[in-house]
Amino acid sequence: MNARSSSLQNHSVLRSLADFRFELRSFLCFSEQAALRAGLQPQQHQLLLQVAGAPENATVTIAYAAARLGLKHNSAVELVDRSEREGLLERIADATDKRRILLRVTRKGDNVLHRLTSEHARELNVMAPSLMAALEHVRATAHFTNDAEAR
Amino acid sequence: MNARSSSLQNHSVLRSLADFRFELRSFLCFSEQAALRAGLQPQQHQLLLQVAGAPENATVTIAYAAARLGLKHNSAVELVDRSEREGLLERIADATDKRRILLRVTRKGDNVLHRLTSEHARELNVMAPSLMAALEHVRATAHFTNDAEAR
DNA sequence: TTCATTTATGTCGTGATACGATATAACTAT
DNA sequence: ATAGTTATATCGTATCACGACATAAATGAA
Repeated sequence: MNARSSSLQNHSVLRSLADFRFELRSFLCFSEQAALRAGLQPQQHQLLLQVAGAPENATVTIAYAAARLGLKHNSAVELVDRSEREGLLERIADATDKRRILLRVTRKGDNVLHRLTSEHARELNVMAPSLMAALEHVRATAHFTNDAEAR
Repeated sequence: MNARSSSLQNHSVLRSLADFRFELRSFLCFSEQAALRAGLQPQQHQLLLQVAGAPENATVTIAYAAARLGLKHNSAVELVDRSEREGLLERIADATDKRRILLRVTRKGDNVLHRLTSEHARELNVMAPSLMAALEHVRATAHFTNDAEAR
């Protein structure tokens, strides 16, 4: 591969990655605005979603929330503090392991979350095609580049 | 639809949405860590990506960057300030419209960006399947819910 | 048992950064 | 000419994620 075609190819990877990130950011913007309109901080929405949307068998602790949100433990503690103060969530002592704190979404939190959830489902039905197309396009443009570099 | 099946369906939407957001967050975490390892703030990486990855015909101004990053204009100004101070980017006066500032990635910025870009392309080849699957699953679970609500 | 280690949560000070409000300069159109 | 609009810039504020540290409970090894 000569320098010219390599440079052209690099730019097409940059472009497809930029477009993908733009699509992603658009979705996240929508989500943040929807949360704020519903009276939640975007991160509070994410916390409620991960707590209420956890699998039946999961132990929903602070550490679980931190892992699902990609946060350090202490950041999760603070997020739970703020959410509990607003009555969206409650801490429940775990009888089997007194170090742990189990999290449960309150009725109030559940109500807000359900409204946000259907709003998100609707919006994703609209945005998913362009999001997936952008992601596919990254893979299409990046594929050969990766192959070449692997040699 | 009775209350029981509706509640079950609600939970499956919650779960698929939670999983999708977790996959998304995982990718974003990877991206942030990669940027930091490369010596950039995550947002600086995004700025470089949008500037360098813009279509040939685009006028890459502060406003353009703000729109692509989902930021207010002033936040973009500050992000450009920080990036310019570190020599990643430069402001170029636009001769045809003296209000505008055109943005250009420096060689230094380009070098960092290219390393990050191939790292991202590789990682996306790994993560894309689960990301797309999670998104598909949201659409699958949310589809009927939306139909029902539309009536 | 006893005591070191690990795990889970909590506290506090700090730093980064996105924003609203406001300002200034340049372009546009009537 | 000038009113209105557009593009960038400045500044004070608030949020929030983090590192460092602290506490309490569980675990494991001697």
